[in-house]
Amino acid sequence: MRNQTPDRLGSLQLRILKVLWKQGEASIANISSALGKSSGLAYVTIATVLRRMEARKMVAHRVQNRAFIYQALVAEKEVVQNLAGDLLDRLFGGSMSALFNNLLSNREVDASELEALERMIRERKRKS
Amino acid sequence: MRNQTPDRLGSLQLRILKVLWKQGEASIANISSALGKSSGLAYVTIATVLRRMEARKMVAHRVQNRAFIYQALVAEKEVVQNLAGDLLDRLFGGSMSALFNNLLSNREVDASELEALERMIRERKRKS
DNA sequence: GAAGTAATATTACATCCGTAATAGTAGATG
DNA sequence: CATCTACTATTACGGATGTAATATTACTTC
Repeated sequence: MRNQTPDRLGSLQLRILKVLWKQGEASIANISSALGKSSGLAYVTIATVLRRMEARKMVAHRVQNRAFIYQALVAEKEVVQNLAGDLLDRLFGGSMSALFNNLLSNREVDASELEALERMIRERKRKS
Repeated sequence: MRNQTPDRLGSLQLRILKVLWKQGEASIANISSALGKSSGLAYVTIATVLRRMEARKMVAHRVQNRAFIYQALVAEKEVVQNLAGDLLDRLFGGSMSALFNNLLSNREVDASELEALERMIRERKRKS
């Protein structure tokens, strides 16, 4: 896995990456069905996006029986961390409490989520 | 303020909106200096982006001494909520604890932030 | 009123993205 | 071998974005 994250990431690109992260490797057909027929995306659309992503070194492929099997070259954690951190900084000046305050004011969160959050915070406080 | 949020928002557009949200109203020159000369953006660049934003009803302007004074037509809270919620959904399946976990694993957070978070969570739990 | 100055308006351009139609190519099958 | 079939490659296209050069236009100031 490369240790680098792409600066920009389209929505479809992200959806594709998520499939690759989950499955490790996937053919275009695999990805297509993982995205669901409901996505309405043509097979060639996915192929096009994958080719572009490969040009940017976000994915790579090997050939198996004439078909391309793709794999992600960027680590999920890195990418996600970057996207989330970027938003945190650009929108909330890096303040997690501001981010959470905003999210809380808007959505309902179930109890177990709140518990999990609490645990994490306690854990974090303990460690510092 | 319109009660609608733009679906897409470029990074410069967001930076401009932040200035407008903070200042209420601002001329192009105002925005330009608020963004800092270090931004290296030409005056006309900002003007162009503002004109496009106006076409999308994200901002509006009035004229004062030949100069345009802009104001945001979209509410900060709405926009920010949408961007944050969108990312939460697309990246973490809507799970705040997952988002939080990711962010915590990556950045250092100071104690007061943790306190604030804890308070928010307690408050929320109390209300449900 | 000619020229400078400060604004906006028009036009331009490279990229990226989603989306795909169409073209090419190599195995499978009759 | 001719054709069908399953893939990949090439080309296309509209819209967004950042970025700005250039063109207009109108007010100021000799």
